[in-house]
Amino acid sequence: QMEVECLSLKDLTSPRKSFMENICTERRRSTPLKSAESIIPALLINRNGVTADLTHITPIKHTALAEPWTPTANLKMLISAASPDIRDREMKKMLFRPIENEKDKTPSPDTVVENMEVEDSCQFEAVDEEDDVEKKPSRKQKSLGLLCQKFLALYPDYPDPQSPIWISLDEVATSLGVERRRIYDIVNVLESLMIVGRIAKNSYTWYGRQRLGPTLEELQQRGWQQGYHLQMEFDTLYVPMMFAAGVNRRDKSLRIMSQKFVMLFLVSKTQTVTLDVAAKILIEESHDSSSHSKYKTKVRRLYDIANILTSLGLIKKVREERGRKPAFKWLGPVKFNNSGNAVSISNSMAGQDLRKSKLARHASFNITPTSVVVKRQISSAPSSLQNQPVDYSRKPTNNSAVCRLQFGNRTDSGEFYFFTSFNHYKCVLSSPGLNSLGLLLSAGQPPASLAVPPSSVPTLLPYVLVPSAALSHYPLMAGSLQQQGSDTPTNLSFSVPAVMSPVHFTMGAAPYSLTAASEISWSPHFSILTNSNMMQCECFCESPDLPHFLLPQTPHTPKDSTASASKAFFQTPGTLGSVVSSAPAARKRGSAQRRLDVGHPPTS
DNA sequence: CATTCCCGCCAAGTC
DNA sequence: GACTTGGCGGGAATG
Repeated sequence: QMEVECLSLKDLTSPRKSFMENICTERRRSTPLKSAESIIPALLINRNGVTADLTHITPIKHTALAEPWTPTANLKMLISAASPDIRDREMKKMLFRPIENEKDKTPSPDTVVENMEVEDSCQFEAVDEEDDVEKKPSRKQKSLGLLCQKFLALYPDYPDPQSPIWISLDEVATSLGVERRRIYDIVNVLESLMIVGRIAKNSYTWYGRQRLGPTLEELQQRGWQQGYHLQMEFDTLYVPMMFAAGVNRRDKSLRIMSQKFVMLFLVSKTQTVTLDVAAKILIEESHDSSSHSKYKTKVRRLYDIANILTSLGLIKKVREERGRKPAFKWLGPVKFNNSGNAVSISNSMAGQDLRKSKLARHASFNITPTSVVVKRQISSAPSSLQNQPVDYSRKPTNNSAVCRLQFGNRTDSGEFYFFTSFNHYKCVLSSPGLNSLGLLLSAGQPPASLAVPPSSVPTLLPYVLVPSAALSHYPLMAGSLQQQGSDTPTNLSFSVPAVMSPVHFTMGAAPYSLTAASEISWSPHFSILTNSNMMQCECFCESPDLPHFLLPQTPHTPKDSTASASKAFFQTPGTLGSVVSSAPAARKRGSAQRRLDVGHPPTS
């Protein structure tokens, strides 16, 4: 029967008609599959075969091997079982709107019955719209967002982590009746949020919303690292992002864009982002300095992403009062607990009961030589550079251990060695002449050993080394080193994650020893030292447990840059959950664990 | 006309 | 070298 259908399908297939249409049409004609079993798609059946064949061979392109089941019926069934909200509303409206191409509107009695049974979705159509007999799919019905909803409807929001769901892009494409190209778009943004994960060519794993919270938190932190919040607040302030600048060329992918877009929301004070701003920021980042056509393209892509995010219920479109610019508002969670789970994912806006959290949140330090100004506030508005007594009395009350540091003065380039007793942290250096520096601390495991002699840096000891040589790889940074005269801290930002402990990226799996971490809270004592003249900063925190958070090192001379360049230990995050080394050779793509080697500790 | 954004060409990337 | 991915922008649909 399958073959018969396929054959007749061929006949029917006019180039313009979508697979879905054909199927719908055809289904009505041919003998329908009556039993529920028959309707259940193979998709459902081979779900659990994750381990089975990763070498799955992609079916040849559009071989006429269309699946016998009805996509719509399939969808409908799944949807009813799958996640709730938006779906019902939007879905019913148009999702299952079969497209009629049939001229013979004289249904035989049993055809009617079939329609009722199998494709009663047809009914929506008939009811909703009055007189559309001869209509083509209409643009809206083919939107990425809608398509994404269909996609989502195929799988559970919170699948059992124990039994991963394997996805074949082919099957999805076929099942949804669209060309592959479209699936790529969707999958890319889904991947950027870890709703799916790439396994191999054509195969993905479905995580659903299981990891969404942790992922969003990660993105939020990265957003801060990148200073996105600053950029958004003062859109006049030109804040080029070093970090993203052309390190790896795949930075333009929809996946990355999507992440950045999301970061903007998560970091935005108002949680609203206009496409205009987003596009500009994103353009700024791609160091391939191109012009206006880039903007147009960027916006197009943002629309694509926005549509998908909308269908995920993460954002909604709003009109910005000023100037009527298209804008989107974040609907998802913005507060997370420190293990990365959204604080009440389902209704994020609600509880902000984070008071108990002992971890710091987003403090902002301003550091002038040998003095520290601590400001505890969420929105780290650039604070005055004057000294204030460090206020140790108040414990930071928020949950993500983030702090931003800014040197008050310009400094020269130099080397920074950071040692922490945590087992990992991230570090952000910002500003041109290294005159400012930001740290993002993630609570890790309790200190193993402290006061390590420079020469014998344990490999496992988390640290970051930022040799000036490495910095010069970054055009912007290098450039800014020249302008010695300028007073204005330009706030270039550039981030260097420390050794990310693998656990850190095993999202969800309760990696850090949270207990310990929250006990110590984040209260390290650290100091920062550059090699050259200037600046030496200190910051103390109250934790008695962590006497040395950071040890200044004997610096190299900034001059002999080339020598140290090669052994520069340097990492930048690529896509989420990955660490991409700047060494091109180390790049790798598509592995399940996108993780690259950790740099070697420098030998003194 | 402006805003959205689908479509599908075709060039990179992979295997 | 075939096949998979996905950048990209024309131009159609929609507002």
